[in-house]
Amino acid sequence: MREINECKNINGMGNRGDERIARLVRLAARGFNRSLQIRLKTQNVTFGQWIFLRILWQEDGLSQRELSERAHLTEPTAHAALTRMEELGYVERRNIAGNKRRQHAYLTPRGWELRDQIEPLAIEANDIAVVGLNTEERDILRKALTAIIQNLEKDEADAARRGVRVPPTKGNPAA
Amino acid sequence: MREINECKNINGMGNRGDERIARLVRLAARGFNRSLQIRLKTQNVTFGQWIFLRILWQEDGLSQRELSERAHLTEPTAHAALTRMEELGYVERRNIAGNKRRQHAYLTPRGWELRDQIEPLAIEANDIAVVGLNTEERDILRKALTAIIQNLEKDEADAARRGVRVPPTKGNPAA
DNA sequence: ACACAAAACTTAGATCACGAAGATTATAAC
DNA sequence: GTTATAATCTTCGTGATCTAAGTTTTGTGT
Repeated sequence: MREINECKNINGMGNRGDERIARLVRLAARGFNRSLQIRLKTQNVTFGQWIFLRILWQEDGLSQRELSERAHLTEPTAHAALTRMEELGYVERRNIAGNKRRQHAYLTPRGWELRDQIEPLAIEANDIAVVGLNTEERDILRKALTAIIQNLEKDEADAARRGVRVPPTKGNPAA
Repeated sequence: MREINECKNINGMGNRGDERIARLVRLAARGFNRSLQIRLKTQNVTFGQWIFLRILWQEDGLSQRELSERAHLTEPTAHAALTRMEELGYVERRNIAGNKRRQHAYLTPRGWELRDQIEPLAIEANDIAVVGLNTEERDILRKALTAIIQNLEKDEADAARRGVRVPPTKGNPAA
């Protein structure tokens, strides 16, 4: 058994304190995802589907674009999830008001049914994660994360203004 | 233009405080990744490659398994990254001590070269992220994230022990 | 009315990550 | 020594996510 040596670099070189935060955030995010995924699997719902189901339970009938905005995800991601959920019979996509462009997603009875089964699971996973943290700590955690998110968004916006953006994944013959 | 509408759900129903932490953590993790990716791209290195390069700069010659453990990633992930990095000429894989099973990865001169170009970029991205947080807040942030990671790891271990299927809130492991 | 811009959805291709299962090789048991 | 077990790497398929680019539809300006 190989023991992951977490302490190794606390005072070591090359590992600035700041860097550890990025790592901790990534690990925590992965933990959240996995913990929830394990639970969702029992209901045959994937993590990506849950994200959109959760939004639709609160606002049924949103368009794909609106859904992607609510979820903070791009349209292709929303598209893939919605297509799959339509196949699974959780949602149905329709046009309304004679608009042939906009596709609104509506939950089916099956989609509504899932709510009672799934929501408790999500709440449970989230409760477990913050065990042992008091109110003040949770507040600071929220505040700190919010600040980080804003700092990084600003950084990305600055970069974009200079013409630098997240590297393309398509047609990148450079590598 | 992606306008992140953060305020929308603050008072909305169905959005427990705890749940927001999971979301904030995910968004922060994504921010870190994107911010770093933008910078790494200038040196033609992907995020996944950086993770392993970073480890090798400190411990050259690790095996694939050791690398995957250091990185907290699985072996297929390490395998893909190493294969690509070998193609790119950043590392070289060799057997040592007559062991034909274990594959040790060694940085090439090119791999070492990247260090000076890339490390400052990572440090910069991380510095930017925590602007505006004082020492105490950073400490609590670290402590809270560490606790969350451990809580979720324990949760996952418990689930695995029970057969990977875990709904304590209800007795319906259907599907 | 017609051309053009903007909006909305789709498709394509890449990266990163994972689990499951296959293939080798090393080590332990007998 | 032969067989069983464990370690290690590899292959395969899936999913989530992204950027870029294509298609169709709607709306606007002249």
